Amino acid sequence: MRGERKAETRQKILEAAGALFRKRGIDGVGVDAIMQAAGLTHGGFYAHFASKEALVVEVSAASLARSAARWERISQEHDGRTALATIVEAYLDPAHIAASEQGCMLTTLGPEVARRIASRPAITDSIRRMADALARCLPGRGRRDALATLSAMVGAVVLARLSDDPELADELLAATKQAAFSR
Amino acid sequence: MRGERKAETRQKILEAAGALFRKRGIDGVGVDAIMQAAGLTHGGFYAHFASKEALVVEVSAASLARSAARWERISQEHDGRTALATIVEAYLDPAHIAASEQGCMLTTLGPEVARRIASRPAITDSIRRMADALARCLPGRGRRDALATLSAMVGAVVLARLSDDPELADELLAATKQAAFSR
DNA sequence: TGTACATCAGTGAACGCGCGTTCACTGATGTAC
DNA sequence: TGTACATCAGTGAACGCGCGTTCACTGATGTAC
Repeated sequence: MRGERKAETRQKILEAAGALFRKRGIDGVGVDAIMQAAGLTHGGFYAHFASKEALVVEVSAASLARSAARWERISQEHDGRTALATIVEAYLDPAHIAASEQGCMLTTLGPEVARRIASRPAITDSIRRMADALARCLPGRGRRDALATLSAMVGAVVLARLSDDPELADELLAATKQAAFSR
Repeated sequence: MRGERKAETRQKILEAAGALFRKRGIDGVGVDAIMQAAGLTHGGFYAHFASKEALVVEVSAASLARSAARWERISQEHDGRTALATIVEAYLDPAHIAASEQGCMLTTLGPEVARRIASRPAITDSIRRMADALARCLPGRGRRDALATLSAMVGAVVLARLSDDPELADELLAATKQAAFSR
């Protein structure tokens, strides 16, 4: 089938762009590099996307929607404490700091995406879903605690990646982890 | 005096770049635009900085050092509760979300700067100073609470800027404010 | 089943443009006598 | 105090380069008869 092939290629481009954008920033990666990473040549890009900007909108939306879906699944398949631990431990793991190319989009591209109006509606929706999933892990506590916890998680990862001292980075992650569990 | 004039111009360039980088991102602003904002022509840039990259290092360091100095001053001139309220209220104010061009560098350029190794040492130092200032506001509580609070503040602002729903943005700020005060 | 034709995902050369950087210059300011 | 000279911050044209995008093409795949 022609269409199936095309959809697969499109998915490959989305994934290559997702990793490269997160690693080098949106303006740090050209269409050429994305297509090369997807095993194609740059000219074919426009058979799949209207522009680089359109790709950015799709990539940012898809990448964060995937995170939201994972959190939702975890929050539904486990009891509150276990679900919270699973989500928080993974997010605040030093491995998440190091592997920015597969890390949460909020922490790798947040400010960059915030400047692109077209990307924000889908991102806002995923933020809501992530907050709701967290709220489900904190029974008895409210939406407020979920929003505060989400904020802290995002900030801790941003700060840990900025720190060139691994010890400070670990302290930031540990402090935020502890705060999340004591809500 | 020749040197004085030059230092003033240099400062003007640093300030113009600081505002433009925060508003449009580092890769979203050219040397041309920066010099124009400083009231000069682009060629003169290289009498002050070796490269755009060198400017980025200085701007990010200076911008965050200023924030750190302000927090230190506030934490020393007031009692803990008042100092904490002053710092947190200003940081989590919707006005801070809107005025990104004068906002905290951690929230506007954090991920972008994290990718530039040369910028990180100075940033790390300022993060430490900010955490210490916060710790001084939380007497009886430890460094851990300061680090968790700082993380939450940064994350809340990043998320609030991403949200295209002002209500969700306000909720994120309010939730994080409350968490900060209840530590 | 085999042949002729149509489709279209992907190729790769070419484009215009804006970027960071260089450089010969200018003219205001400071110094020497 | 006045004149001649040196300095150098800032100007603006020019550069090479990489970017996003376009387009004529190719060749594998699917369809019609």
